[in-house]
Amino acid sequence: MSTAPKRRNMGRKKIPIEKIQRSAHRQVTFSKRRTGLFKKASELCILCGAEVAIVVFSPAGKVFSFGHPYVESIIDRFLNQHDHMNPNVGLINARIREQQQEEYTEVLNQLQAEKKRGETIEQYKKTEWDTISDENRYWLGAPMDDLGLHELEQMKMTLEELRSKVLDEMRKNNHILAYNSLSDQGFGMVAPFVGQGHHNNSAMHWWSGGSNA
Amino acid sequence: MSTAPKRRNMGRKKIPIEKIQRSAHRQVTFSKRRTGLFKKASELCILCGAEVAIVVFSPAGKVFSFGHPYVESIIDRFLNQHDHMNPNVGLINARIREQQQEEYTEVLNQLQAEKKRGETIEQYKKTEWDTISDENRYWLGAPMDDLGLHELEQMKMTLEELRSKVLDEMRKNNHILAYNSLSDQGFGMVAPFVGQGHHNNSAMHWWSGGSNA
DNA sequence: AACTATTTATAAGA
DNA sequence: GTCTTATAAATAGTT
Repeated sequence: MSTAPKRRNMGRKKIPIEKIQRSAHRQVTFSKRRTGLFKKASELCILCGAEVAIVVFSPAGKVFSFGHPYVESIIDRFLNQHDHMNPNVGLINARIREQQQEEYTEVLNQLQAEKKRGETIEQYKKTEWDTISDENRYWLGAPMDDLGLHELEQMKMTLEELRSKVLDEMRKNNHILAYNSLSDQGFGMVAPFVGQGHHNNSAMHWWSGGSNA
Repeated sequence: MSTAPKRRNMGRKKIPIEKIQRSAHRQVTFSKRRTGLFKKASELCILCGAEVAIVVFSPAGKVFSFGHPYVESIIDRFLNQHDHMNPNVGLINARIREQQQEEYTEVLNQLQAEKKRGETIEQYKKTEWDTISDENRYWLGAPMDDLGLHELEQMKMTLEELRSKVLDEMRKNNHILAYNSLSDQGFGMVAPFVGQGHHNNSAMHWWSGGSNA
């Protein structure tokens, strides 16, 4: 509290926006600026009621994330919107379906080859039903041309729907992520866990992340 | 270029970090700070070689995103890591599988009920095969207990794999997103398209987004 | 969108 | 990682 100002360092200097060469220096800057970025994000959320998700990978592959209210919910929303809006979604889906169809056909063929024992026609339905049911398995038929495609689309939708539902429930029960609150508003900042259980000071919770720093 | 400095306003004032009430004011702040946030992110990428993805939803539901090198690739990586690291992944997957199994069974049952014509046992395979093949459809059999689960897992993996592959190719060909370059390093900033084709000033490209501003 | 007084972030150092 | 300080950069209020 003395009155004498001590000017011990030269303070901040302007730095060019280009890759920092000295590794140690780069590391320090990464930490500082990552913190600053997350702080800015949280302020944006509070001031403007926005929802923000940030995912950062360090050059070494460590993950850091920020999310309000949740990284996952925002990513989910983002991806779904893109699916709807993306003009190439038709092409993409077509290609996915195409390859899924192949996979599906292959599975069916494998089963067919492996088991070599299931064919029928309508006329034998009633005649032989009883003997079949005793085998504890059902034989089903469907037109190959449509079955795979249709079911796979069904499944894709189901997958997406379920993903949302499960995420919702996870959020409710707070089972998945441990969040630290920032300014009483529940922001999630997640940093990677590296190697041994080396917890930081306070407000960070960890996922297992990449290799080294 | 005159030398006279003109002090016309009172400059910046400190504001409390809490929701801005005046809607117009909030809107302006949102724009300014979102820009600032993205700039900080791009600097972090350049200075430290980090990969950063940001997704922002305005209160009205408009999406804005920043990504270096690509939002999608980073999100993909993030989600995959989480799938691997999440201690509850077993539970989640179990629940997904469970419900998928239900769905799958239901589809099969519907098909069975709807068509009512496919049953067989091994003994009829050779006897009746020819008549079947003429119907232009194949009848396949499998143990119900295992089929759905196994195939669905297969399919889930396939879906995820395909998603990666398609994304990779999209990236290569630059087909999906239009990116604006920032500091010659190819950062992607994407902002929503609202209503009519109202392009902003310059470096922004648009997805169709939410409802109003 | 531009301006500028001021606050805030942060580079360098301890 | 924390703290300090001088300074660069972001930005609130205004035009």
